[in-house]
Order: sequence, then C-alpha cells, then structure tokens
Amino acid sequence: MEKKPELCRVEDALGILVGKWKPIILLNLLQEGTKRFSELKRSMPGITQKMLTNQLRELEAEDIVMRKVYPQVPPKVEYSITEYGKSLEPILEAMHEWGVKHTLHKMEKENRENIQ
Amino acid sequence: MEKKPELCRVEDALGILVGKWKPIILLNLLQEGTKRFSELKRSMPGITQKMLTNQLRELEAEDIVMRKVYPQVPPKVEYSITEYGKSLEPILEAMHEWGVKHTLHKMEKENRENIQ
DNA sequence: GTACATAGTATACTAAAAGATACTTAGGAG
DNA sequence: CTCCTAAGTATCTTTTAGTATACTATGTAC
Repeated sequence: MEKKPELCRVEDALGILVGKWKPIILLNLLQEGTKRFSELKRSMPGITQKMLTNQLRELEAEDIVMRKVYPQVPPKVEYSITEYGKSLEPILEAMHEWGVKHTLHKMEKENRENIQ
Repeated sequence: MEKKPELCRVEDALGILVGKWKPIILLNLLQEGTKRFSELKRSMPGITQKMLTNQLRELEAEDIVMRKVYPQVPPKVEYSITEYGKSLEPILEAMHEWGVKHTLHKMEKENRENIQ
C-alpha cells in the first residue's frame, strides 16, 4: 500500500465508477461492444433519458466512453468503450469477484447469528 | 467479464467503498494497523465527529473494520481492519494505480488540447 | 399536413449524503 | 464543586444525486 496518503488516487477511480448507473453502463458496453442510445436505454429498465445522457456525458468527458453521431433523421448515436476505458475492466472484474465473495460472507454471518 | 448482468456484484464492492471518507479511513487503518478514534480524526482534517462515527459504523456493520472499546474514562476506542477487510486491499491498490495513470492521461489530454 | 421515430434538453421536484453545531457521560485533576 | 477529556448523540441545514414529466428538432411514410 502507498505510503503517502496525500498522493492517493483511489478517489479518482472511484469518482469515475460511482453513480447509480455507471457500472451498469460500463459492463453493458464492455460486453456488447457498441450500442445505440435507445438500445442502452432498453437494457436498463428504470433509467430515465436524462440520467442516461448525463452519465454517458460524464464518462465521455473522462475519455472512457466514445460517442459517435450519425447525421440522420431520426438521429442515430452509438456509444462504445474507448481503448483507454478498457483499462477499467480489471478493476470492475476485481470488484465483481469481491462482491460475490462478500455476498457469501454475509450469508454465512447471518446463519451464524440465527443459530445462536 | 461476467456474462450475466443480473448476477453482477460490482455494486456491492462499490457500496462499501463509497462515501466521502471511507477510502481514506481504510487506507489509514491498512497503513497504521490500529488507531484510536481521536487519532483517526486528527489524521483526517475536515471530517466531523458525526461523519467519522458514521462511516466507521457502516464499515463495522460490513465486517470490514473492528471496534474495540476499553471500559475507561475518558473513553478509549480502537479501530482496526479485520482479516476479512484486508481482502479489499487489492481493489484499493488497483484503483490507486489506475488513478495515477488517469491523472497522467488527463494531463496529456489537456496538453494536446492547449497546443491546438 | 399530420404522425412517427430517436436522441436529446428544460424545469421542477424528492431523497439521500454530508456538514455545522450543540449536548452528553463519568471519572480524575486541581 | 468545576473543568477537562474522549467518544460519542441529537438536531438542523445545506448540498448533491436522482426522478418525473413535458417539450424540441427534423426527415420520412402515410
């Protein structure tokens, strides 16, 4: 672990991943490659137009997501993960694995508590 | 990457790490081993009593942090990372490394934009 | 000329997280 | 007896995140 907390950049990574929909968006795009706005929306039941646009814009600003506009009517906009964005994959993977273990850990704990 | 988004546990890990002070607390305890409440507070300028208690309680509830009360007056309470909590270290480490790269990436990007 | 489609924006609202500030508890020092 | 200490609680206000709903632009099909 880093010895100089003042140089700690954990929060930078966290800042990019945090947001109710960002991990879902990233996982979605990592799995499917490229998706249109409407496809993304359909695959995230419950998200509003505004939120999806919002979160995509933030990811775009950090160079994690690419936005490609086709000059057509009705509009067509495609989103995909940038090469740079793919560097987040190991972190997401590690978090997912940890999350799975944590779910088990919590279940075990609950069992112990219920027995006593 | 996991093929079944409905089984995705990324958010569980995220949920535990998120909070304005949690990463700082965790890093602090990982580096220093065990600390008293007041020591933690001193090493985090700007945090309020309430917030520190709050975040520690949440970490304790997830079995990440251990709380040891000495029955004295004035009170003495020590906090430390649990064995289980240490399993978060690789994630924090990965995030820190990524964060460092991201800082460089952003600087390069800004330079490119300023030149043009 | 009206309706439809997609990818938005605008505005108002609610809920959740964080911050500021004051109060509590009980033994020991003076 | 009054003050000090450490580790809290309690209450209130502010800030930020997220939701709901309505509106817009424009080429094509009918």
